[in-house]
Amino acid sequence: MSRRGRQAEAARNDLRLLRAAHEVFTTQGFDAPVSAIAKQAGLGMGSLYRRYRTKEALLQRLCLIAMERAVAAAQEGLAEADPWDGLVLYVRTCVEFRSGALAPIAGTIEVTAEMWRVARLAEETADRLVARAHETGVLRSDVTALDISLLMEQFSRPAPGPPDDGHRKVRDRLLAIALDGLRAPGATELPGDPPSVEWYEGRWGSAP
Amino acid sequence: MSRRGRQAEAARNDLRLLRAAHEVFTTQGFDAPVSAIAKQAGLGMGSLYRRYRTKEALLQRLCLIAMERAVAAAQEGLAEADPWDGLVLYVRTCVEFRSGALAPIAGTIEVTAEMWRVARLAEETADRLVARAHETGVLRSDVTALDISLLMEQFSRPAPGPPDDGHRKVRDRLLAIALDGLRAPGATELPGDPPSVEWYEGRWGSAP
DNA sequence: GCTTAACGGAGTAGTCCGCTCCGGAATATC
DNA sequence: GATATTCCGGAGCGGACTACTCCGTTAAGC
Repeated sequence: MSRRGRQAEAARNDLRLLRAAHEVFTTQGFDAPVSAIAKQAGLGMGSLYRRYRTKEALLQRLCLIAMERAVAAAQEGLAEADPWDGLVLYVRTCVEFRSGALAPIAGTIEVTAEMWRVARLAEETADRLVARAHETGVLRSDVTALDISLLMEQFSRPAPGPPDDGHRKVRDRLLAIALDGLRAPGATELPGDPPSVEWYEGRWGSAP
Repeated sequence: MSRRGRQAEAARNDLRLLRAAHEVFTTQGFDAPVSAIAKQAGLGMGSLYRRYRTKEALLQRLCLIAMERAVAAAQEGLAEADPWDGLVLYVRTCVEFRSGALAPIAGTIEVTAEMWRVARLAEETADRLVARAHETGVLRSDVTALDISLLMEQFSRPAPGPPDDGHRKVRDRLLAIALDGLRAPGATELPGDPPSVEWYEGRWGSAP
């Protein structure tokens, strides 16, 4: 796997680039300048554009990785013995790497076939995780898997201003509050109808 | 108060302008183009710039109004007989008009002396509301007034994409979940230390 | 020592935005 | 009804910014 010299550097740079892009896009939004990613990665523009022909291609790759990570998090959650602990692990993990901040690129970029595939897989896995929590009665019954996706998205929303460790701590506190609110039984009934899958996916453009 | 003819139109336009600015800035963020506000208000650029000499002046005015509305909401909450209902009313009202979405203009614009004054008043009033809820034991004890401000801010965060009524409904559901999580006793202890006032206000620049 | 793959980053063309400015329409004054 | 005044709309200006290219430089591989 690991080669030496120039090619090893290239491989390292690939990683640095993805990490930097993730960092910048999730904290500053998608319209962050490409040059900011190159700078954060400690690379020149040339090195960036040799790997990704356009900004859109970079976003697509990043989005795909985020969704794959979400699938992995859901699977880890299922591996957990306790249904509630599994669900919390999933939510915490996803919010931690801000998978939700990338989902709403919706409409900004073209959604590739592979992205749709992984998105479906992620949805399916999360559904299983939520269903298990429902069956054992630890999750309030009026909440759907989609509600939880949207909750994660809300908590992944980038804070304005410069990145700040204080934000992370605050977010963890608020998330803990919200998670308590998810436990059964709900003190109050949730208002309105649950969101529909059509609405949720519609934001990405029409399905293939 | 109401005058006739051209001056009445001017007064109407003032309101339309503020409404439009609120709508656009809270849903699209502060770097939304000024022309978008003029368009939303159905006015020309000239009419906008006659009232507000710069974009910053408009933002300052808007921010001030939002804070005044927050104070009013907190006072309404205090007027409510039941401490819990009062708190919920306050939170719901503030999230509804997205007062939190304007707070983080922090650092973007200069904070006027009057803004500081109203901010202090808002903080004080909210403190009283939260303290009352704590005293009667309806609010979980490990949550602070600042946590609640930040929670409102998190839920005011603009969603990407075009404005959509679906977002509002979803937000109300998620907020209901979070509010349930605020009720005493907390199932889990909140992680980390409570956020400090210094950190919170520091985002606006240094106090006068 | 030569080739060549990979690098950095200044430059380019084009977009977009805050703000100005002026011609025109509606209202007030005589 | 003529004139002066107030307020309107929106095209246009200067400048900032951005995605992307291009080329001189560096150093690994042989």
